[in-house]
Amino acid sequence: MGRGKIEIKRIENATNRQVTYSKRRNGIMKKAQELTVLCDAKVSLIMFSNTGKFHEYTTPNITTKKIYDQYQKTLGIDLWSTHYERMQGHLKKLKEINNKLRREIGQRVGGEDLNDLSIQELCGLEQKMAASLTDVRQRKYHVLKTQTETYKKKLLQVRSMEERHGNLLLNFEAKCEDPQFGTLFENDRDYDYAFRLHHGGGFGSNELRLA
Amino acid sequence: MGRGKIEIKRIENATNRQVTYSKRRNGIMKKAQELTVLCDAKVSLIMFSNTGKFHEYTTPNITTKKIYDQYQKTLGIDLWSTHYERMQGHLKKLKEINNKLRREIGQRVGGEDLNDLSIQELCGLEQKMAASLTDVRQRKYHVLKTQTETYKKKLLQVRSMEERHGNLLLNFEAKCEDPQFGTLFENDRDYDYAFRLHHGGGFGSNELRLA
DNA sequence: AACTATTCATAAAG
DNA sequence: TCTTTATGAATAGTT
Repeated sequence: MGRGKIEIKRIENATNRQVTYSKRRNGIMKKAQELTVLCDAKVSLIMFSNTGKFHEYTTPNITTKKIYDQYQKTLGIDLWSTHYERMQGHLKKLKEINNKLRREIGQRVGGEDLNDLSIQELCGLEQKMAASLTDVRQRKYHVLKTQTETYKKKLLQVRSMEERHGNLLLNFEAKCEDPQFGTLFENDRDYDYAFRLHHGGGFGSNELRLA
Repeated sequence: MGRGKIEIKRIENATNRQVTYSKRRNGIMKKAQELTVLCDAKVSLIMFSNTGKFHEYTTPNITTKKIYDQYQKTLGIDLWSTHYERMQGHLKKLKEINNKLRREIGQRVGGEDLNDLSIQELCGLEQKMAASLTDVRQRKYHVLKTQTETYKKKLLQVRSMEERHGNLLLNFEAKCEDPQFGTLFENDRDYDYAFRLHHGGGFGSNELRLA
């Protein structure tokens, strides 16, 4: 179909091949479009030139994905099935586990789920819950004890600190007449702090009161 | 390209349309094959007639999936991504919910998860669990009560049945001399049953003992 | 499915 | 890459 018949074999001249590709590509796309319109057909045409250039034609109002879905359905295969089914399975399992957990919680919270249980099961549950309650109480007391001890230690630390500071302060007051210390307290706040440290009650005692 | 030009629009005559589809389909497939050979190109051509008939051409030594993968790579899209991502999101959510549920259960069961809780939280949890335990106990007592009542009713029914049967039996023994009743008990088991019913202790009392 | 008149596609050249 | 043109290919309508 041109000036002389051509043999259907790879065109070795790269330029020539490229030109022919371009022409025939347009031709085939036109044909695909005509087929779509004339015969009310669905067509997906994907082409890659040997240089990797990409062109496609897809029947309007339809996605390439739809064509491929139909393709897969027709051939009875699913190129993605492995991955997809694995995910589906995973999802299903998670849902099941979820429901079980919910049920278990529901029972332990004392909701509707109790209605399904027999006396035996209820007795078992009651015992387990009582045991768990004991655990929680023990944990509470443990935490309470630990915190109390921590606070006590801190308190002791602070007390000894106060003592040492107090001694320093006494020491300092004794030397107060000495003019070289006259500029030690540069503002009221500093003096106020030193005063409270020496004479006042506990320092930070508010924070140490247990909740 | 035929006897008279044709307008490119849907062929209304079904037979005609089918014939044209067949002819042009072959034409386009030949073109696709020629493109493949002449230009060293990769082609995927999928066609569905309006009656659903399927035909395809794919460049030899290549799978449709490969073409499709390259197609997706070229366009930088993944037609499955939407679906896939939705599933991924769903999965993630389920996992999160799952973990929360596990944690909640873990706390209520008194496991490792308690370590994360503050005293305040422990106190709250303790109260909630105590309340739940009360719920479970109430439920247990409710079930117990219901079952007890049911059994009592059954017991009464059985007792009255026994009584009636006993009366019948007394009545019968009174008439025992009468030869017309001589064949009433055709074997030992029947007599044994009647005897126990009349003279013996409770009937089915074993089943009525509460667990 | 085969035929054939006609249009279309395109190889080669500009 | 676009246009031209000669030629073979494709196919619409017919049998």
